[in-house]
Amino acid sequence: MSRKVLVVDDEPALARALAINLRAHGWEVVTAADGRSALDAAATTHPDVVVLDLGLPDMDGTEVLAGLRGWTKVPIVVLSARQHGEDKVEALDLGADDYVTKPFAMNELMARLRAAVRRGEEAEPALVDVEVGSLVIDLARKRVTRAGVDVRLTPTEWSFLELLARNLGRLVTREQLLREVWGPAHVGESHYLRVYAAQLRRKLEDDPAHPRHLITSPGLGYTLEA
Amino acid sequence: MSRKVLVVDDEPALARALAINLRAHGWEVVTAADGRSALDAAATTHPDVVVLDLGLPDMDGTEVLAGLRGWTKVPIVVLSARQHGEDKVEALDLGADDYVTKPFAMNELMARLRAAVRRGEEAEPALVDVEVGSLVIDLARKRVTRAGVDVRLTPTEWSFLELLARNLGRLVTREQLLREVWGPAHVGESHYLRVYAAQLRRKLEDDPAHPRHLITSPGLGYTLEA
DNA sequence: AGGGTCCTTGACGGGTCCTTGACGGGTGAC
DNA sequence: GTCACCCGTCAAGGACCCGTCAAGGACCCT
Repeated sequence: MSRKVLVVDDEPALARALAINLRAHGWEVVTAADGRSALDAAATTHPDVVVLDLGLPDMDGTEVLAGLRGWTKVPIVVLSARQHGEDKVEALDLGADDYVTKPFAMNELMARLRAAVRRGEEAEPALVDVEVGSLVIDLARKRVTRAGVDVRLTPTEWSFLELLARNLGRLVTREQLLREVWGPAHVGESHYLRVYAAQLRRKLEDDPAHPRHLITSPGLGYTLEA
Repeated sequence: MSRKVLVVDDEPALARALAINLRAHGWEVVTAADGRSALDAAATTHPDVVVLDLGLPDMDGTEVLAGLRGWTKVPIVVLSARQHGEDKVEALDLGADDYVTKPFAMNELMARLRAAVRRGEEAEPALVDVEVGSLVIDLARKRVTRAGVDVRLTPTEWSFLELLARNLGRLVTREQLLREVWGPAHVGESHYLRVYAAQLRRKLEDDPAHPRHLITSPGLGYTLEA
């Protein structure tokens, strides 16, 4: 579930109020107080949506807008005190997804953010296929093919493999596996991991006794290697 | 390239004013004065964007919104006299792309339409007919034919099938099915799924005992396969 | 009120999957 | 060399899930 929002506003009071409300609604919040740090933050944190106040100290808000649109299609909701005028038109034509005038109702802003994120997800479906050797892991369809033929996985096997695939090349600790696949109550019962790692190797590896993709890190966890 | 806009408004004066202004800006305009003709017009003319007034004579504007969102992702800009209240939130959560309160500046509406169309272009084309083997699922008219003949579906059966059709080839989880067809309160009662999957197979599959389209993923959910 | 449709709920057989235990091999510590 | 620990393997029982049939009852239309 992706829901990180970048709030760009130079008024500390408003920025803080926004952050508190957003966090209360389950958002992860990153804030920036000027244009330069906004562009930096967007580049480094990859938010799912941006709330951008046009009145910034260091550069015109429209410049920030143009700067963002230069490289990303992340939804941008513009916030402005200017009720009338060409600002709205200009902002929307520059690529803003929505325009809210201050003062605004918090629940309206929330709804507009949800709408913006929803559109953003439709436009660019996240990570879909993970390829590992002759394996293709289709995260959207929850299916695996090996050299083109379907491999039948049980729900637990899939859950296990999915977590590894989403962390391709990175070590996934035993604790993380147990927590996400079996639930927090089963952390410590690492026998599960051995059984299911073996089952997956039997289904996915050319030589299950000498795995090349599903690698064990003794005492630590497992890694899916490309 | 002339863009087509569907204007849904029951006030002739406003509708005419909108049409004139839009045509002056190079739009091709189709108008509808009530909800039913709006849905028909959307299905037959495939507009690039819809301007929808919430105050309609025959049905609630939100119903029209939901009716459109059932089968198309065409951008919808909602027009309303109601300045405040939950209407905005409701409309946006139902899938509206933007919300403009009357009175509004014509150039602002133009800008919002441009923005909406621009986003709509990035999204995938609207899904109207889904073809699966000898089945044709008409999402706009909520009908199914099998080898050309109509298949009678109950409302719940349709709702079940529609969700699968909109995610053709993708696994729809049990939770998602239960939430969207029976409501969030019934998540967990997967017995429903078995009953309705069997009913649909009896109506849609050549050999209900060996389904080729409505596929079960044990423990996960169902997929509609082409 | 009556008939019909549709949703809900129960029971049951068959099959799959999860859990659990036991065992052997490899490795490092002492 | 022995011990402890962790990993991988195999097998079996029981729990869970799926598909199916059918009946009760709510709801709607006439």
